[in-house]
This record gives sequence, structure tokens and C-alpha cells, in this order.
Amino acid sequence: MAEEMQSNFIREIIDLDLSQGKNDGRVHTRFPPEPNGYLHIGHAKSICLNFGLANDYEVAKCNLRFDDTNPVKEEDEYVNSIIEDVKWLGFNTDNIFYASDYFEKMYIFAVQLIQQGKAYVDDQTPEEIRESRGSLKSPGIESPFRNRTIEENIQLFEDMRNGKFQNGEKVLRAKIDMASPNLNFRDPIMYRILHASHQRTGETWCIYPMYDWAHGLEDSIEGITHSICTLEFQDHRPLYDWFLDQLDVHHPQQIEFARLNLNYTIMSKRKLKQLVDEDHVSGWNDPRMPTLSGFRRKGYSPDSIRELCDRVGVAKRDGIIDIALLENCVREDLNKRSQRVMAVLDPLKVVITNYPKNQVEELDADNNPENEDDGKRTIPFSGELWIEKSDFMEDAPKKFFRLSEGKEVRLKHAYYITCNDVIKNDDGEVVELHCTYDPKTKGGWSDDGRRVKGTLHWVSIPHAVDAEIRQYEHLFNVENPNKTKDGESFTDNLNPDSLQIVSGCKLEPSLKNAELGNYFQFLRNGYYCIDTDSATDTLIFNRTATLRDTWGKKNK
RNA sequence: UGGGGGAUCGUUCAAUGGUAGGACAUCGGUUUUUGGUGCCGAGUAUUGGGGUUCGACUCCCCAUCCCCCAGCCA
Repeated sequence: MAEEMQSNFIREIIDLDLSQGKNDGRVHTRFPPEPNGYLHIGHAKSICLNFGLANDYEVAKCNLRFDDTNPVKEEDEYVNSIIEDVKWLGFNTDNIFYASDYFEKMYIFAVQLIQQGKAYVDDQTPEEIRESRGSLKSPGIESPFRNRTIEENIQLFEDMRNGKFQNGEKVLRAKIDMASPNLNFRDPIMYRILHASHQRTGETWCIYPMYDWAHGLEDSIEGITHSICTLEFQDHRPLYDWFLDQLDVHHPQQIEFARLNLNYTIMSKRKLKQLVDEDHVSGWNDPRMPTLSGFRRKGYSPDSIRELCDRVGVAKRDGIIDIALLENCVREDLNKRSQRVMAVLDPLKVVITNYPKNQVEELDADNNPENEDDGKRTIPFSGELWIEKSDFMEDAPKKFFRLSEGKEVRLKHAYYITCNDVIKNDDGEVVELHCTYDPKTKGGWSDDGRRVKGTLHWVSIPHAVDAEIRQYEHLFNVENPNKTKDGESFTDNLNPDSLQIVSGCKLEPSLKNAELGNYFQFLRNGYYCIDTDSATDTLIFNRTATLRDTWGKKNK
């Protein structure tokens, strides 16, 4: 299980720092989500990286820090879900911090910067600020308010804090260089006025710090040594460094890596929220969502997600991971841990004509051939059974190993049966099969060397339990949903068949006791789990993943 | 071409001047009371062009392509 950890460029940096005695031999990372949505599998990569470092290095620690600097987008619900998801992934959530706890310290630091003559209050409108920022090719223009006195700036900033101005009326900006080729240096805004209630600080503040100003301070205050973030912040690193240098405080090292992208889905929180708000999905935890809560509900194990993060590695090249890799991770994990059970999704009735009337046998079945410790259970067998409709074919090709007239197959854990008669309704549809069983093949064996290639799953009709089964496919039907034609939105790439609800499924009776969090393999069908909508009188299962199907693939 | 990054099998990660390797995907074989699992095997890559070197994915030069940045979002 504990295979050797694959190194990456970030670990190499840390190893080097450690060998040089940097940071007093400390390693301290952080995972800093903004509580403006649910965590998705892209965040899992960052969580596994940051918390993984803390787990692997004796001296390392990792904080879970909420970057709650924008009250208009953030909610308590998101905070709670994030904690739950990090915990579910298997990481320590003892060290929880909130950026909002540092607002007062940040304010004092801002005053310090003003006193150094390196920040000023700007009265320009948002439009004026945007226009005077210049463009990629042309420098910006300095604000007419750029050279206010230190005293005036301190007074104005205090007035901002005290609510004397409306939203957008004033901002505090760092005084750096309006001609810098790095746009982030063109007098970046440090504070904006937001008369909004913050989920933790309430009405205490009406000015809120911007990311560039706040984030480095948050890291610094917590004594973070390695501040790991995604590629798009590379341009911000010089500013991160600049602020910390002016203040002469503990200065963590920002390191950027490529975020995780998966094909056939999207990773933008904004767009995921849109899917929720526009009811394209049932919620943030819809099993089709790439959120951690979605995967959890769909039946993914936390181990499988962590395994994906290990396998994708950490680098600076941005790319798109094939979702088949994730699917391989769940299958591999679930193959080892899931209980094998029998469930017929699309039932066809079979009558065993030579089976004693009203007889019922309890047959032995192992719970998991991959793990003998999972033991055995018994399954009731009777003369009337459900089998899968697709396991019968009238004019079957040679390579069809399942049932057809005159052919013999094995019923898993039970007997060999041979199909003698096909009963059809007036429309010519097959509605029932009459078969005979061989009593000498109990358990599914015969000692006469007979070769029976096909093995079918089945459920005894009088003992069957009804259930609804939800079959999922990719949320989008194109690899990159963000690539849209003119005038189209990413929602136009939604897969209309991403959810298929199958009702009237027939399950073996042991499934009556299935519980939330159990992992099942419905034999020959796939991996399934109980859905949160399930109730004792109406069982509902989600398909976590299909089994690999070389036969189905070949016949496409 | 303002600045910042990045280019290695189809995808992704490695190889840090010394046989380009793994995983997934694909295709084949084998085993099997799941057409699952397992096992075995195959094909496919250093963006291009120069240079340095006994030897270059790696160092140098010149091209090319891709991504990010002009929120009072993070």
C-alpha cells in the first residue's frame, strides 16, 4: 500500500530548503479555499499536495485556511462542506484558520504602508481606474490622487473603515509603478469598500482586503514556509514578494503548479455554481458533478481520489487528464473492497420447468473473490427467476456466450440451465423463458467436463427486492466543454443522457440491508452504492462506475 | 509580439551530460463460476533547425507553437 512516494519539483525545493536549514527546518503549507462554492476534484489535488507534504515530512504541518475576504460571495454552507470534504478525503482538519481573523492586523499593516508613503487612497471611479491602468502594450496613467499627503491618506483610510463612504467611492492602492510591464504592479488595489455582512465578522468591517494584499499576509501571519498555488498566480508572485518585503515580516516562498483538469467535465467553481443555480443538476453533490461531495454520493472512495492525485503527479505544464484514469482508480479500489451481489436491471422472467414446485434453496455465495475474509452469504434460489433481458438473444451469433434457445449456461452460484421454450406476447416480444436445470450442477459445477462458457446473474422472483437505479454518464458529451461554438454556452455541451433512471430493478434480498457508504459490485453490471435519496421502502442505488466491458466494446 | 510560464508516447508523469522509462488509454494473447479481476505481450514520444561534447531530453543559439495577465474576484 505504501508504495514509494513519487517526488516532484516542489518536494525537491523543500528537500533543498531543508538541507540548507531554511525556515529553521520547518515546513508549513496551507490549503486556502475561498468558501464560495463546494470543493471539486481539482481542489483534491491541492489538498493532497499540501496535506500530503504535512503527512510525509516529520517536521511539516498544513493549515486549512478559509480565504474569506469577499463577503458577497461567501457562505457558511460552503465553509461546512469544505471541512467535511477535507475530512472525508482523509486529512487532518484540526488546524483551521480564517483570513477574516487577521483583518485588524492587515489594517495596521496597511496603515504602516501608508506611513511609508507606499499606499494612497484613490477617489477615481472603477471605470477611471480601469481606463488609467493602460493595456498589455501601453503603460497606465497615474491617478490624480496619487500624491496625497501621508496624513490625508491615513485620515481617509480611517474614514473608509468607519463607513463614511459608499461602495466604490474610494479604494486604497499601493503606490508602485503605473508603467510596469507586470499589470499587477500598476498600483494594485489593496482595499475596497463593501457594505456587506460578512459570515464571520458581521458588520464589523465595510472595507475588505483584496487577494494580493491579503494572501501573503495570511501566509506570513501563520508562519507558512511554502505557499503553493496554481499557475495563474505566477504573475502575482513579484507582488506577493513586494508587499512582504515592504513590511519586513516573515516571508514564505510562493510556488506554482499546474491545476488538475479532467476531460468531459469542468472545474470552474463559477460554472459549477451556474449548473446548480440553473437546475442542470440537482445540487452541488449531484453524482454527476466533479465535486468531492458529488463523487462521494456517487460512490467513489476517498482512496480512489487520493490515488488519482498521486498518479497525475505535480508539474508546471498545464494539461487535461483523461477521466479514464480516475475511473481506473475507482475500479481498482472498488474491485478490492466491494461486496459482490446480484441485481437485475432489466428483468426477464425465467421458469425452471423441472424444479420442484415451491422449493427454495439457500445457496452459498462468496462476498468477494478478491478477499476471502469478506466471507460468504446465502442467496435464495427458486423455480422462478429474473435474468437480464440482454442475457438472452433469439438468433445469437456464435460468440454470444449467454442464453438462447437450446443453449446451456451457468447461473452464478446456482445451476446449469438450458433454454427450451421462448414465450412471446402478441407483439412478438420475448416475455418469458422456459428452462430446465441440471440438479447435478448445484453450485455451478459439473464433473463431467462439460464446458459452459456463459455465466449469468439472476434473482429469485419471490425473494426479489425492487429498487430504482440511477445510471450516470459523463456530464458533458465533449472532451472540453469550455470550447464552444460562436453564440453557444458550455451548457450546450451538456450530455442529455448523463442520468438515466431505471426503475423496477430486481435485487437479491440481502440488499435490503444496504447502508449509505457501503460499496457494492452488482455482478457483471458495475459498482453501485446507496443514494442519499434512498429510503427503506424505496431503495435507490447510484452507479459509481461500470465494469470494463470488452464484449460490449467489441460490439459497438 | 508588453510581461510571465510551458513544450517528452494518444494522455500524464519521469529520466537533472551516459540504454528515453512508468501509469492510463489502445491492440493482441492467457487464466477465470463476473465477457470482471489477474497474468503476459505489442505499438506509439524528446516541437523544428543549428552548435558544444566521445556522448544531449538535459548545456548554448535561432525559430515555432500553447497557456496566463488589462476584476473594487480569488
